[in-house]
Amino acid sequence: MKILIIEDDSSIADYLVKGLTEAGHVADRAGTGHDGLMLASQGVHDVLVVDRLLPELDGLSMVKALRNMKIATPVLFLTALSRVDQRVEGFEAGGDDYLVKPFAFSEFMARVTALARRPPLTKIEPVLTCGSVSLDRLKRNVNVATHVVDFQPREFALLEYLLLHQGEIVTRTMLLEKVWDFHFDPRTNVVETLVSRLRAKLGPEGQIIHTLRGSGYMAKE
Amino acid sequence: MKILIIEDDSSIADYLVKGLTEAGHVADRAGTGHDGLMLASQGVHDVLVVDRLLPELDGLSMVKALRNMKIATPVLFLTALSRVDQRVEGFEAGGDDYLVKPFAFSEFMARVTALARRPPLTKIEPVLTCGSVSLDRLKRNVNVATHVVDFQPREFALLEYLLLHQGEIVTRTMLLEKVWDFHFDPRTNVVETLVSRLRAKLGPEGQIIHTLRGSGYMAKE
DNA sequence: CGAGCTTGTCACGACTTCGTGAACGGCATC
DNA sequence: GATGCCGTTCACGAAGTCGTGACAAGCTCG
Repeated sequence: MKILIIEDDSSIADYLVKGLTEAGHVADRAGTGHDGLMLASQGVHDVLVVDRLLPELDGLSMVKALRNMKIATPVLFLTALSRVDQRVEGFEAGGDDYLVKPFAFSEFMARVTALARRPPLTKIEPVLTCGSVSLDRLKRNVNVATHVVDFQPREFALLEYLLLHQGEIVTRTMLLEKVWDFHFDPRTNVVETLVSRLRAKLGPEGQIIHTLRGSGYMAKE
Repeated sequence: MKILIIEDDSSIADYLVKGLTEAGHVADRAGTGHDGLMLASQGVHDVLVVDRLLPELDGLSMVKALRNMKIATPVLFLTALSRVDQRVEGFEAGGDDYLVKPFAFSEFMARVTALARRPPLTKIEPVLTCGSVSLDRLKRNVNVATHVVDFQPREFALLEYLLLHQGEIVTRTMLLEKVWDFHFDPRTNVVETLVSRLRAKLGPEGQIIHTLRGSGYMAKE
């Protein structure tokens, strides 16, 4: 899940980014209304978390501008303003939910998940399988044949993405976007290196990752 | 937790009452606005769940009447009316949250819990065990292998939380929130330090606490 | 008011992770 | 079979993460 945090108080932003990252999500951040608008207008995020009081361009105006651009990404307002009429303003500007500071991280997380219209990880199929490799998204571990193998975060994310797209071609560019959050060509062989490490850890089962010359990779039995 | 459901559609009311009861809560119910007002005005409930379209006295008017009586019990509106201006009406009448039908029970539960500002009831399991470590929540002591070890309150809370979530990832953010009640990033390594102390006290059994780089910790044999 | 205990903070060191660049190897085209 | 391209693997090193001991602030209890 990819979340954009638009918040000028860096201690709060840090806290949210850290919490989301630990939970296995990708978090982008912006410190001003303008930056936030630019990033949000790409429309690549699942949820926007917007502080109402921002430098340059306040949160309400930012969301209104976004809605005028026909960007429908769900918005969670995050603010210290708790009066009824202030909440109402939030909804009228096009917000989808409203969370008053101070708040508990778990509540924040629950609301973000609800807004993304994605069932929480606990409700979906948490185990991805391919051949004798099975990856548990909740416990964050991987079973190869009979024994558990340890994976580093990046390796885990890579394998997860490959298994989610079993039987489909996964291009290098897609991997860089989704696993590394790179939006440019690093001009190095990061992907290949990591795939190599992954295959090594998978041992004989490493062959479920097929190379498609000139295109990318594919996970298949 | 005691919840009052004011809903005329008995299939929905049944569904909610059943779910709440199974989760260990007490649910009262009323089928009309008048009955609901009478029950709610006693002020004994933690949360009111109110349908907007009710016979005799509609939900909005009911909540307005309640607020006039200075009853501040949190209200969750539950309705099929989802337009922005309808949501706004809900807040203006004195509602605290608004959930649009159809909804998932888990989301309903999360919102009710949030409104009551109380952690969800966990089954009261007096003794938590993992390997040869067992923690008695009533006597507030811990047995490691054969002998009793003294734990400080914070250490105890940390171990309790880890054992309650055996086999699950416990992120630093979750720990800060549930064990320390911090809702921000302390920017220090409190968690690591306490984990270190905990492991030291557990001696050889300290290895039931596994480190998950980049995510947090997990208790497991 | 002082002793002792608890627990947060800091500093430092060890370890892990992961990107980089280079060397190697195999496949395809001619 | 030669050539060039693409993918694989390895070793290195920088950055980041985690563990631990020492210290200090705050609290409790006498």
